[in-house]
Order: sequence, then structure tokens, then C-alpha cells
Amino acid sequence: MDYKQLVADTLAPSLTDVLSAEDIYQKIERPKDSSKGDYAFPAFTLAKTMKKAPQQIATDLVAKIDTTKFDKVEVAGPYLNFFLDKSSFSADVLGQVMTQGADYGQNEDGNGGNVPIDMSSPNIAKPISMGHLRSTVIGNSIAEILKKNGYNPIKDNHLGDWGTQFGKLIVAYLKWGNEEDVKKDPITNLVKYYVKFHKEDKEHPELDDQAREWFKKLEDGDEEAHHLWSWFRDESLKAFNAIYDKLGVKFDTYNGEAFYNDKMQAVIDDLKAKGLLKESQGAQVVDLEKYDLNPALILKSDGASLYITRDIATAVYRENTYHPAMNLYVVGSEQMYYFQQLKAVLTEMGLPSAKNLHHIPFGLITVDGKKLSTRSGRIILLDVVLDDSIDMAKKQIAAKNPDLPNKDEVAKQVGVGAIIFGDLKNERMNSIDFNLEDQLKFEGETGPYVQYAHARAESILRKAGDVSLLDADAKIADPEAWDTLKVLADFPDTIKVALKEFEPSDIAKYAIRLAKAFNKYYAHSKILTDDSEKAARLTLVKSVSTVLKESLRLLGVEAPDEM
RNA sequence: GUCGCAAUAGCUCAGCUGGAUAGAGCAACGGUCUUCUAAACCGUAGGUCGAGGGUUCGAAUCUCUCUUGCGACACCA
Repeated sequence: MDYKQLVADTLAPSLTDVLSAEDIYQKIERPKDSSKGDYAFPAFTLAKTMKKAPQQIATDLVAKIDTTKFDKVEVAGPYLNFFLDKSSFSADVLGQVMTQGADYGQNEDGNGGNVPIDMSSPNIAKPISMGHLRSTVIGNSIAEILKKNGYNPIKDNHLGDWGTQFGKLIVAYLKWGNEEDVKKDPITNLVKYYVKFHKEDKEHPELDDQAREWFKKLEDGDEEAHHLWSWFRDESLKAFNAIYDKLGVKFDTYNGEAFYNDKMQAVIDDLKAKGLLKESQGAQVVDLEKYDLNPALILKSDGASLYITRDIATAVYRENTYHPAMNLYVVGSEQMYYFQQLKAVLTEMGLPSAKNLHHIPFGLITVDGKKLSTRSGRIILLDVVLDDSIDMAKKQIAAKNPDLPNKDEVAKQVGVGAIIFGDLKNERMNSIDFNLEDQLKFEGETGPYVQYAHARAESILRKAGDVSLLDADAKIADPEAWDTLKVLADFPDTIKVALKEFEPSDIAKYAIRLAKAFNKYYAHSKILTDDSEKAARLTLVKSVSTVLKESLRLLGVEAPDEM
């Protein structure tokens, strides 16, 4: 039930001549400090129209309204503070969580609409770095949040599997590479060739010509070129999938750039037919002056396609295949301008889904303030970070819970969870200067902190034995439990806001808030005491466990029952 | 140069559509395990919310100017 509405309804009869019901609802706020009640109505706004001091208005108001539905209603200066009835509130909230279980917070706002998500997008023959973590993990979480809001997400790993770099790679491989090395450790060796190419081509510019030739061959369907490309791609994907498995991320499609190769001519024809393509300095562009944007370059002066050409083809393909309710791109913030251009071109083309295209940008990951780059060798391998974190988790388990069964499995859940949570708890747009030490902290506001709260709750439930919680009378009047109950009640709303803002960090912050409230309750109250409220308390513990686990799931983080 | 994003405690960050004394976590210092997992809890200390104007009863939040940092600005992705 909507308690804010209850407050508004209580106030409305006494304010009919000054404020509309909607205005009242809007003005109601939630005090930061629970000693000031659960909801508050500020009387400032009425001072002018009523020509009275706000304090006086508040005092008059409290005398007029019906306060029977509340624990109490207090006047505090210009504020009217409403205190909810704890017993009925707790029975209401806990009842909902218990009957809905993991579905608590689920809504059907999305009506099952398809939402393709362009995410992760590693480049073939290049390692997956911390930079890719963001797109992967943000995209994955947004997919879960979409489902929770009734949408049908389609996670598309838009592989960078085409382009002139393959010409370079083929040249480098033929010159310096061999099959066994690539099979043994594909990424490391392919990168080695690639880096070597970039060193050598400074003194031997003819290498660039050869690379162009090989890419041309690849485009023309030359057998050897295609064979090598396909092999590099397969080996790279194998290596990528090992990392995705570790992260627990699955994709629905892997339609990389190559997939759209044969779909670009249709786009170009369509642009021409619609009269959007213009020549400029030998190249073909779409003018975007009315959007206050630079022209979008569609074809180079040599007739070759560009990234945007493929992206248009992608959007058209998605339109026809999925009829998307939204079309999402989880790509770094450095491409914000580019996505404005893409959206503008698609709008010009009259593509229906153009208006629901959202670029979901995120801040850059740097090391010592500098951008990562494969070429320069300044790179942090995601796989290495994950393994370090898992090792750290193993050490913690050895020190704190040496008798734990399936240690390795839990270490993986905790170690990987720490990295994912560490990334998602920050607002997307914040840039992150990578620091391994910070990533491996398992204390304070971290993934393991939330997991630990969940594990403690599960531990209590195990100790409690077989209690039929569904039928329990879930009235809790204990003030120590109050914060936890209120946070539990916020979950459904948090899910909506997180989607509206495309912000997984809203969920992560929520999870911390709930874990913190519960840990505090846990430290101050003995839950397994045999008294009349024991069943109610256990219901609370079960509800917390359920919602914590569900929050973590929405982030792509696992919640072990013991750790 | 133009456009965009950012600036809050020593460090990393929260602060919802403007509201009651600006909050956490690390780090520092001091407490709490014979009792549900101390990966926890409690306390102390720490801030001209980058600077200056404006709107308002009321601004970290909205607006303008400036400063600083990062990024993007047609033949890369």
C-alpha cells in the first residue's frame, strides 16, 4: 500500500481551498532522520496564500486532520511529522515479500517489449580489460532490471570482428606468427603480433599497404584471408567466453560487425532513395545541421564504409527483427556525440525505434589518470583482476571460516561479486582511476558486505529450524527493526527508478542500505529469543534474505548461503 | 576554439523532483565476541559543498559567469 498517499489523503480534506490533492502528494517528503517521523509535510508553501506563519499553519492543521490511522502526528516547527503504525506496516510489507518471494518488486510496466542491448563489445584478437568490464556488467544488470520491469531484454555482444585491423593482424601473423602459439594462448600472441606490427610499420610503411590489401581480400571473400579471420575469431571467442563464464554473464546474440557487412548496401541505397546522402569533399555524408550536429560521414572518399554505416544497418536489423520498445547502447561516454549523430540519422530515415534509442554512457577507467590502450601496453586484464580477487576471497575464508564447505565455489562468488559490485555501486558517469587495492577491499560498503548480511540471515534461518513463516503473524513493533522494514518497503520503487535512470548503482546503493539496516538490527537484537514476536522476527529475516539475494541478482552478483 | 561531462571530509563516494543541524565507507584513534558468522556493530575526530552573482521563505541541489580536470569535435571505433 502507498503510505505517502495515506498521508496525502489525510491532509486533503483540510486543504481543499489551497492545494490540490496532487500538489499535496508532491510536497510530502521523507525526513532523513527517523526521529522526525516517516513522512513530513512542510507548511512553508502555504504561508503566502494563507497569510499565516508556517508554524501556526502546522499547528492548526494537526488539530483538524484525522490522525487515527497513524501512530502519531507531531508538529515540529513548520513541519507536520507523520509516524506510521509499526505493526500494521510490518505485517503489510512482510506479507508482501513472503507471498511474492523473489517476485517481490516485479512490475509489468514493460508489457513484454523487446529491448536489444548493445554491450560488452570486445575486439577480436584483443584482451578483455577492465574497460570492458563496465559495459558488460552495466549491460547485464540493466537487462535484469528490464526483466524485473516487465521487458524482454536481448543482450547482444556487438563484437568488434571486422575492420582494417584484421588486415594488419593477418600480415603480422604471416610474418611473425605460428599456429601452435595462437592455439596455446590466442589473445596474448595475437596481441603480440598486433603490437609488433605497430612498432614495425613506423619504419616500414609498406606494411600498411599490405594490411590494406589483406583487408580488401577479406572483404572480397578471399579463401585464405577468410580462413584466418574466422580462426582468429573462434580462438578469441573461446578465450572471451571463459571470462564471461567467470563473470556469470550470458549473451543472447553475438552479432558482431561482420554480421552486418552484407546489410550495409541496403542502408546506403535507402539513404540515397530518401535523398539524405550528399557529397562533401569526396565523401558521402548526411547533413545534420537541423540537429545542430556535424554531418555524419557515411562513406569515405574511397567508398569504404565506416562504423556508423554498420551501426545504422544494426539499428535497421533490430527494428525489423525485434520491433524494439527501446534500443540500448552501453558504450563509453566518449561516444556521446557520436550517438547523437546516429540517433539523428536514424530519425531522418524515419526509423520508428530511433526515438527510443538510448545511449547509456559510462565514465572512463584510467590507470594513474591515463586511458587504457592495447597498443601502448597500458592495460589491466580483467581475468587477472578477477583471479586476484578470488585469491583474496580464499584467504579471507581460510582466516574467518576455515570449516566452510565448497570453499572454492564461495571464493569465486565472493571474489567476482566484489569486482562486479565495486564497479556497479558507483554512478555510471563517474570515471574510475583503477586501483587494485581498493578493488580487493571486502569491508565496508562492498559486495562482500551485502553477501555477508545475506549469509548471516540464512544462518539464522538454518538455526531456527522448520518454522512455517508464511502463516506467521508478522507484526513487529520493535523500533530496532523499523529502519529495516522501511527499506524493505522501498524495493519496488527502487526497481522503477533504476530503470528510468538506467542506473544499476541505484540497486547497489539500495542493497547496501538494506544490509546496513539489517546488520544494525542483528547487532542490537537477539532474533532467536523465544517470545511472542519470534516468528515475526524470523519473517523479517527471511524477507531481508530474499530481497538482498534478489538485489544482488539484479546486479549479476551471487549470494552464497554461507561464507 | 566550439560542445559535452565533472568538481562535496586526507582518500573513494552518497545526497531523490530545492526543504528541518551536509551523510557514508576507507584511512586515524577508542570501545564491543563464554550468547544467532567480528567480512559485523558502537563511538571520537574530520567539510567556506571549486569561486562569484541570480531566482526563492529556503540552494550542495535550479540558473548565469568564471576557474580547474577529463572527453568529443568527418574519412578510427
